[in-house]
Amino acid sequence: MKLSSAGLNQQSPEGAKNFLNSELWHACAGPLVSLPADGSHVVYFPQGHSEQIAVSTNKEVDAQTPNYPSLPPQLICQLHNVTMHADMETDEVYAQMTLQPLSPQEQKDVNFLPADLGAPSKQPTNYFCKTLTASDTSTHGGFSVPRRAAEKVFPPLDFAQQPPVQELIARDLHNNEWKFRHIFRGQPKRHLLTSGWSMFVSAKRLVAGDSVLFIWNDKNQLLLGIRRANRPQTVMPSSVLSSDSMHLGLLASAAHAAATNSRFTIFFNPRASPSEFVIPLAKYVKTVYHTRVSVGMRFRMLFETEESSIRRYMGTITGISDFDPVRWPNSHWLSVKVGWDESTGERQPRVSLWEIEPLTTFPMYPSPFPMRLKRPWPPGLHSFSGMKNDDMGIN
Amino acid sequence: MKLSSAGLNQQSPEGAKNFLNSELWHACAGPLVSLPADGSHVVYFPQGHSEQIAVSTNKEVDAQTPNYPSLPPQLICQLHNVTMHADMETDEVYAQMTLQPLSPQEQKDVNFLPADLGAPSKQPTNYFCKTLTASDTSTHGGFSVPRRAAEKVFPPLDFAQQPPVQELIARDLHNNEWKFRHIFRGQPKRHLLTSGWSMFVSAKRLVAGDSVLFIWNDKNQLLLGIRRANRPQTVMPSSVLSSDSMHLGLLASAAHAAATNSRFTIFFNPRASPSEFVIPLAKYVKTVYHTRVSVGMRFRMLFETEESSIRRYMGTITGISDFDPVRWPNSHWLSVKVGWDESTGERQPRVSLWEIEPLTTFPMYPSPFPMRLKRPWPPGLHSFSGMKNDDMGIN
DNA sequence: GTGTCGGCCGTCTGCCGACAA
DNA sequence: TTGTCGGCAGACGGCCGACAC
Repeated sequence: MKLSSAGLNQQSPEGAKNFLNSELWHACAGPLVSLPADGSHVVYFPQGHSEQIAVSTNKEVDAQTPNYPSLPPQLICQLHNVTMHADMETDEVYAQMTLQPLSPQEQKDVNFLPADLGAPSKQPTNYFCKTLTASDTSTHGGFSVPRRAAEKVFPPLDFAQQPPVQELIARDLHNNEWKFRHIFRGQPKRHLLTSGWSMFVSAKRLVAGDSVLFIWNDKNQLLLGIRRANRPQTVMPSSVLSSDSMHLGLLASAAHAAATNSRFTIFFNPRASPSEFVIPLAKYVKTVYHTRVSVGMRFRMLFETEESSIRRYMGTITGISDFDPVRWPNSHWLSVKVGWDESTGERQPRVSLWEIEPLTTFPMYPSPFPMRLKRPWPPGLHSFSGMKNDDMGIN
Repeated sequence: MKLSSAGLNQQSPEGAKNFLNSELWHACAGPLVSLPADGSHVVYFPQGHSEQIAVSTNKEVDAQTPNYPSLPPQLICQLHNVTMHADMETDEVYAQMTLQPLSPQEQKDVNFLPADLGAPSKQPTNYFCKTLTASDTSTHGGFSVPRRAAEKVFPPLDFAQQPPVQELIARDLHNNEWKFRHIFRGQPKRHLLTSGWSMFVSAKRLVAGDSVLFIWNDKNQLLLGIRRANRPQTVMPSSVLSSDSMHLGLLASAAHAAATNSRFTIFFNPRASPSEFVIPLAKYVKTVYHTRVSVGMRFRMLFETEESSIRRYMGTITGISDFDPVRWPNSHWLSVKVGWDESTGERQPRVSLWEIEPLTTFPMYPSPFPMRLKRPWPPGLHSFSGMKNDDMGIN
């Protein structure tokens, strides 16, 4: 897997000379984001890709957009050349993936490894993430470091000095160096970053509510990333191509690649996209074909908290049906309607099978609401796309 | 023609509530840019659109990109809903156009008006444009206003005061208000903008080499625009959609619209695009079918100077052939190879017929290298796209 | 334990005419 | 005519502990 800081030649690998740190990328992307491995088999969902574009351009897909009848709702692909990037202007992390749809013959021959469920996101251990306060971002002062955080990830201070001071050097996603004066002072004593901090805040255009995260990695390097708060008005529509043409472009790219078994390239923005739309094939097969779900079944699902940790929410399956019966019939994308135990009203009403953990207490076979498989392995693409309704007998 | 400042809902007309000033847009776009009128007939060149995308994404079209055999190299369209916009972040001007390809029947019935050659760009008269110096953009001082410029476009000062001072209020492309202290002082006396200027420079992120322009319009309003210097490293590739998919998207959009006679939307960035790719139909027909050009013929062509005025360059036609014989055979786009009298080596080696003024001294009929017309008016789209070589007998 | 503030000093912003190109 | 500079005064940046939650 290649890592690079997005520059001018972001799309040409030979131009990406400076590599960015994988730990930092994952820390900025969040604990739930994992990228499939280079060379592995994945399932690509044009529908999910389309949703990301809709969010990025702030424009829903136009009702007039033509369908691509030849394009199934999911493509089994081999994944080439996953590269991690960060936007030069905003430091927003994203991944570039090159996908190659498998021919029907290749799909039969694919070596299915049940264990290959995608490496879990390797979140670094020695790191902290703090949401910036008004004081942190004001020009009046520096950055107040939470005590536990400083003790965990910063090199220890020499407490023989009065006051204890040191210079910290941290590198961001673009491998730029930032120097901070780290001092332990005040009454009561506290850790502060003073000189150098305001330069960082203004250069990255941070405001109160944004987060910074520091990582102390195995090579004794200090890494520094940012996560901007969800400012709803941040999305800037591109003036390069109309959103309708972008939607069409992704469909045409995928359809062309599927028809010719050639490669196509996509971008995945983990913090913008509502859901991951490139899923490890093994994970997909396991949940779609080897897990039985039914209406009324209880499940749990992982979410990221505001403090960048993980918490589980519980819910109940209330229905199983096509999310978009017109455009994408017989797709497993967001096919599960759910209700949430803690109904803040903000959690999504639909999920995909591979996002949830069903809480099943009854034995695997038989089951009261089984999702039976006619074939243990689908012979080709089209049976893949047409299987759901056949197997579940519902709509 | 609607005018709006690009915001979140740039692509949805109902969200564009604040209208931007047409004079200011044209002043920022430059003296050579003209937009076809709402409702008029135009010729759209996917190839030119593709070039703009290549420039915007800093990525040439991939050799693997499939052709759209059904998409001719030019589409005759009716133009709906031209709107002028300015990028919220950079103030870069661009236009959004909704195009509807004509059916073959409509092409026969089109009411061809030879006079409808597109309104010439209405450059305002009371305006000035100054390239910023190091002193202008330094935090050390204000903005030095050229004397003639101040006298032409600023309201007259009250010279009874010592020193003469007034407050100027100017509005930018987003209709934001900027206040400046305009003072006439120093030894020798000169016009200066002091208070308020540095705020403007930092907000717009202007650097030495960028230009500002002030307009005093008929309604006694002061307007304020910017033109950034051509910084070659400015182009930021989008992380929304791969450039290959963007190229495919524009082709698919145009092809779908042509097949169904439905509307599609494009963006035109006058200062990024190498050439205009939406040409008034009358202008196209006049130059392609009613103008005879031949190798060796002399011509002149308009260019914009660094001072935002117009100058003419002379050249000689050295050849007539397809610019891209594989992808876009039989297209008039950049079909004329030229040599320039003042060969700085920087002027483009190819132009389109409608960009040049042939200097013809011989009578219209006959001519030594005539471009004969088999038909005075093409009956349909396909004869349009296939006509060039037939008529000229060359390749 | 940490967010915000008043106090205080030093740097930089920003207005002025001098001067030269 | 106008770009850059030295001079100067005031604003703001930025470091400190006090204090409260």
